[in-house]
Amino acid sequence: MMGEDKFDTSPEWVDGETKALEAPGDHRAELRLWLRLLTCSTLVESEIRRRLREEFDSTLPRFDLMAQLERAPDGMVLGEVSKRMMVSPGNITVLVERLTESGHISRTTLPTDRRVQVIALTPFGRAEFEKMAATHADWISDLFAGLSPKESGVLMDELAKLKRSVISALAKNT
Amino acid sequence: MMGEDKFDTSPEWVDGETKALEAPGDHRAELRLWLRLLTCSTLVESEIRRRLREEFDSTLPRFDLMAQLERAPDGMVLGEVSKRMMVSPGNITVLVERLTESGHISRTTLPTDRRVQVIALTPFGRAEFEKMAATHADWISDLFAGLSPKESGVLMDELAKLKRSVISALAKNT
DNA sequence: ACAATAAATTTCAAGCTTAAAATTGTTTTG
DNA sequence: CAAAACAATTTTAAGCTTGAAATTTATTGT
Repeated sequence: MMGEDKFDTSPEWVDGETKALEAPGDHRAELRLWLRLLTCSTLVESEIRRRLREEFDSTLPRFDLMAQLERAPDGMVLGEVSKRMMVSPGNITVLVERLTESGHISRTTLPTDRRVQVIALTPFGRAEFEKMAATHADWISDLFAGLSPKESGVLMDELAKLKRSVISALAKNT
Repeated sequence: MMGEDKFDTSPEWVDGETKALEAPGDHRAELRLWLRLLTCSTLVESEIRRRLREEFDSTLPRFDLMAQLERAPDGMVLGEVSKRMMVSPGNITVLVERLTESGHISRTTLPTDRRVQVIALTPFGRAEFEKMAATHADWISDLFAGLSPKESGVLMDELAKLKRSVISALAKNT
């Protein structure tokens, strides 16, 4: 863990005053930041889920899966979908079953390797997805409307740093 | 769907100046921002879930519920817990059942209003939670270690703006 | 060729989550 | 004082999610 750079040689804006008030191992600032991040994403996510259900009788996982397939005209292997969506393989199996039943996607066993399943949007699924995607984009735009382009840019950059930080921490712990 | 209004005869509300570089309805920047936010929170969240399970044989919802109770020495009403955690009331019922079984929390029916259930941490639950909380704080600190205090501050502020934006958008749509 | 190994996917058991309906208890009002 | 309205919670049905075990298929070393 960090924050114990007692011999910190970092820039002057880290003044003794700020540090003086913090005990070693005081992680309150990070915790607040994490809670705020989680609150924001929960607020947006649950609203999107609600609207997908009400207006399209669909769900976020279904939408996300179709979004992955939209940019893969030749389809995608299940394992790849699982990785990109950051969910477990078993999860994909269930989603694919339902989306196949409802006619939104097709699934094919690869002839050269019968372990491999390739899924792709059907024309119907693509049409449905495009309708949803356009509306979805409006929703997001709406929810984020209070941020100026400049503020969006700053947030984008800071989140990029956070993402790098998290990924690097994950990589370290084996 | 979007982009098909080739024969749109609607008024030219689009101000040529601001929108000069963007097609009407171009929400790509907001979408990217939302995806990045979601990625960050998913990365952190799933790592925290994993560690809670592996190191404490617990779950994030249980931890969150206990965290709410920690600051309420006299206990809290179920409805209040539900609101603070931003989850459905039915969800709380299940969590409370299990945490009561395992001895982490106690539940009492309010004598003055027998509809109301008050839950509180037991001494055992408090001790367990304190162990988890300390470790949890280290995990978060670790994952966020790549951000300087200044960057954390900026991110904190931008997320505050986003939170206001989302809440205000939710309030508008009734 | 063939046993061991590895890879892709599915199955399983358990728990989380939600919205809507039902239940139980309280308050307000005619 | 009832009846209606309201409030807190639980139940229900359906779907999501996971990790681990199992299954199916391919590859590799001998």
